[in-house]
Amino acid sequence: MTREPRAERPEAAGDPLLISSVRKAMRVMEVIASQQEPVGLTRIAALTGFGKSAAQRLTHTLHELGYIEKDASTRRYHLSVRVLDLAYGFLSKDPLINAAMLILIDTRERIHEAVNMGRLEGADFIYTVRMPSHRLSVIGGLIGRRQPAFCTSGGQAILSLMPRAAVEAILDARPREALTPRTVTDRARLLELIDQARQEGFSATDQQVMMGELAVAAPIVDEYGLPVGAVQSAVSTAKWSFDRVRAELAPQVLETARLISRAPAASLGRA
Amino acid sequence: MTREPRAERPEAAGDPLLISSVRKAMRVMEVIASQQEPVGLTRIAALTGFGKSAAQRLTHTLHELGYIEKDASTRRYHLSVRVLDLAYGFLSKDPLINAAMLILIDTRERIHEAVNMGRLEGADFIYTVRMPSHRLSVIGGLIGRRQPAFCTSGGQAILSLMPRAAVEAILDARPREALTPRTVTDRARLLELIDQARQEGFSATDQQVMMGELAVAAPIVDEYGLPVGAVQSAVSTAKWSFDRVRAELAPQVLETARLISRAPAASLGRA
DNA sequence: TACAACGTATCGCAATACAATACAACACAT
DNA sequence: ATGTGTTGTATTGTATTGCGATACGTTGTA
Repeated sequence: MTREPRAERPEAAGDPLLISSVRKAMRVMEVIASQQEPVGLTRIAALTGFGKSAAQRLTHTLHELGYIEKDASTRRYHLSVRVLDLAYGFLSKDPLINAAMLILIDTRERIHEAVNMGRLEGADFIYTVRMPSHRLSVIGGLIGRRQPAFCTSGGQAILSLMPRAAVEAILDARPREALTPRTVTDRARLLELIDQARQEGFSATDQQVMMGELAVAAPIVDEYGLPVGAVQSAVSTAKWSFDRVRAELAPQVLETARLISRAPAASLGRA
Repeated sequence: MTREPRAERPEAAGDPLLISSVRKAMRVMEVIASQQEPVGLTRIAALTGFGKSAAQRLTHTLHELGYIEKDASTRRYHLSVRVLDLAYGFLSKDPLINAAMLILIDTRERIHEAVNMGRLEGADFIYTVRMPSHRLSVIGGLIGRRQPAFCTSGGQAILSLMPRAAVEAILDARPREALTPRTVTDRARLLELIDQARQEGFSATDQQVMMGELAVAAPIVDEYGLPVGAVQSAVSTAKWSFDRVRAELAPQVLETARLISRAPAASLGRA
């Protein structure tokens, strides 16, 4: 029986030094992480494009290693707490977080609104520290949450200190989808907003990612003035107007970012 | 030239269905995560026990996939932000966190002290939600932090609702090392404390993991009364006495745990 | 009871991960 | 500069192992 040559390797074969089973295993984890519900074996095989046999051994391996768990009754997989070990390994050594934590806690105590910190990852703004306050978006208020850089105050704040070419690359990285009816997706307008952020030192956004949510963010810079992250605060339209956010909240966020930028804690390290 | 049979496979060969390169890759990640400093290739090879060639390809692969980063000058590896994607994948779907978040925020607003939540993982208590308040332990105040279950209030609270045999297995899982001069490590005494926690509904600890820190925790239970986690609050000896913690903080923590236990959010799911 | 859909177990071969090895780039000592 | 130890990079052959194929259990729906 002719055994077909395993995989026609249509996808350019890629890096021959890349251990393919590791790539596959991580892909399986990512797929499980990205699904809303626990995922069964067949679904994993379909979503990843690996065969059923491969998916089987991969899930078996990850399960055995304790990174994914299997619901006893449904036989579907979900991530286990163990992935938090990796998160802790990252968080506890990140120089930015070390430098920022105390300052963020102080700010939080003072302004009594949500205070967050994050950085750029590809074309996304990703939160690394969160101090939720009110009840806007519950599960949205978690570490590791990604949002498109172009429409978030944090993303715009960081972009405001990046070279034009890099900014354009990030704006064009993906089609810009509106997350709310008010989301600005026009390229020229976004560049204007980013310019404005550079001049003012902060970016304020009005319900760009979620209706009812206003946000301000200011960039954190390293010793060379290059942006390594952003401090952000998000509040409800029920309590705040956009103008008041700009007048009262922005200075607080700016000052917090300034303090973190000057914190001694070893060089902040480039993103 | 005799090529030695790859690996004499001294370690019992283990599960033959386990994809060994995946195991190795995850081991490499764990090693990098557990080190204080970024780690070089040789060090990784030494710490994992894999050969230099294997370590080379593994790090190359993980680097290419974006899970670890290489410091350009020192050539040492550290974890990248990307691990937070996995963390978010876990956190955002954890039913316990979904049920608890709002309640924890409220409690935090009321008591103005650090409020945390966590669960048991093996013989450790691991934090899944943190709302730091004062400046006790900065990088300690992070998600994913592990502490031995036996000496933490959160661990004891959960153990207090577990069957005796399971409790003993956890107490004996590892040698009990004292983390402070006051840490109770005596087995009989610990069983007493856990009994007391069962009777009182909460566990209070006096500088068991860090000098200057008092903590109280109460177990969160599922619909069958089985413990799935714990709410914990930690305060400073500078502001609080142990007795006041028991009298004033414990009821708040207990009530919070009770609210979470009764929260509707789908079955809390067993740990 | 039948049937589909999904998870589990097994096997053999070819694709591939790793030991060995050689070489390059440092970081220090002189 | 010149040597010497150390650490990272590149290459190669082959024994190991990951996976396609396939068959068997098991759960849920008709």
